[in-house]
Amino acid sequence: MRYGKEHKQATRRRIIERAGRRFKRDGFDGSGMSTLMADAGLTTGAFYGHFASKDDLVAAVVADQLGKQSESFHSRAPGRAGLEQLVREYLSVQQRDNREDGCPSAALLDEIGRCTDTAKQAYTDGMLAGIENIAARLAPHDPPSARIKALTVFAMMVGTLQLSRALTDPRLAADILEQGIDNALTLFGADEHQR
Amino acid sequence: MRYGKEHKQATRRRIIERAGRRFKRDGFDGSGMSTLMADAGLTTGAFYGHFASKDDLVAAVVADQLGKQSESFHSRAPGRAGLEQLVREYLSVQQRDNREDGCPSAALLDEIGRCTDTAKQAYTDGMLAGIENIAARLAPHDPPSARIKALTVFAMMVGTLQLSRALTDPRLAADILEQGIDNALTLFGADEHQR
DNA sequence: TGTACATCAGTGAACGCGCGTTCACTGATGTAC
DNA sequence: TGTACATCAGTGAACGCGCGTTCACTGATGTAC
Repeated sequence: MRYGKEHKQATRRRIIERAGRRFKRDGFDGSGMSTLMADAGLTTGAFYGHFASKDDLVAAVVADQLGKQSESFHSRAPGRAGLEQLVREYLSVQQRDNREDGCPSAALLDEIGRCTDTAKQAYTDGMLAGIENIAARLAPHDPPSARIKALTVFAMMVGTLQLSRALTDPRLAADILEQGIDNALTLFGADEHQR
Repeated sequence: MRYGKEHKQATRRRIIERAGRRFKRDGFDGSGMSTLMADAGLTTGAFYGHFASKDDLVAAVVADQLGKQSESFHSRAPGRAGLEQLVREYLSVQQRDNREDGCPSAALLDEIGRCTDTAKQAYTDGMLAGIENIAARLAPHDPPSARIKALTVFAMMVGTLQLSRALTDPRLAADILEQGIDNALTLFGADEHQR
């Protein structure tokens, strides 16, 4: 089978996209190579024509996932209105119950902390690029400190979503999302009062 | 080898304690049975005299870890002084860089969300019991709402610690811990102003 | 008090299985003549 | 324009290895006589 120029690129993209969903569902360690390739409609052996190792795929997936998330943050209504909408959607029951389509950090952050530096670097780069979109909304004239602030509020939302997923009591899990929204808005608001 | 009455109990405890450290370091999926048993100074086969399955161990470890954390929260200076001390220690560089001895939620929360209901139930029970100690400091006369609040601020700290572990830039990772402390104290303080 | 035996925590080899990775091979298509 | 060939994305079986789990066995000690 010989294919056109874009074919291999397209396959690589398909592997990365499907692997993103699989990883967020089953974790890095919980997703085997043959499953990952079957998800992309291929057999196991084809993998090493696209990636050097599973670790290489992990890094590519992390970068891709964060890039997508960054885009979705960027394409929102500008200013605080868009920010509040983002917080409410992020800490919604739908987002929580739909791990595959959801936030890569909420699904994988503690595992990323255990990964090789390659994957951690991909995460760091993707996070820094993505967070600018939030920081710019918060304080257009003071990006450096706003970036740290945005990162920590984001981390707060990540932890809240993870907790809501880990609890078996549905009432409690829902209450936590509500309170998490309040917390995030309080923290973003507190920043506003300071200036 | 026949042993005294307490011997088997002591062995079970040793397995649970060592497994707690191993799990926090390498994850549930990343810790094999033979490694776990070797950590406790035993051979693989002995495991099934103590636990029904690896899943059973995971649930026991989660319960144990949360119980220990709860105790350490409880044994602090009372009131807000103890609370602030707790936040500062929790979001310290030492705690971050010492996963084995640190918070089970920060090390494993997204994986717990992917576990069976047995483990998630153990987590829920342990978390509810443990969080009372924080809630009681916040608002002794209004435990139900204070419990939700305490849970979410705790989740915030969990996410912040995970993020600090996942970033390769040491400066940024440290700044995030600092800002996380501010955020937590702001949120605990915001509660105070409302009443 | 001394001996025979029952107990049972722990051993360590083996089970089938899926892991990440390698590799000789296939075969449809673009290119050269 | 038609044919022969080179390319190379993808196949699928195999590699050694560690996984979670099972099981026949060991042997030190408490108990019965």
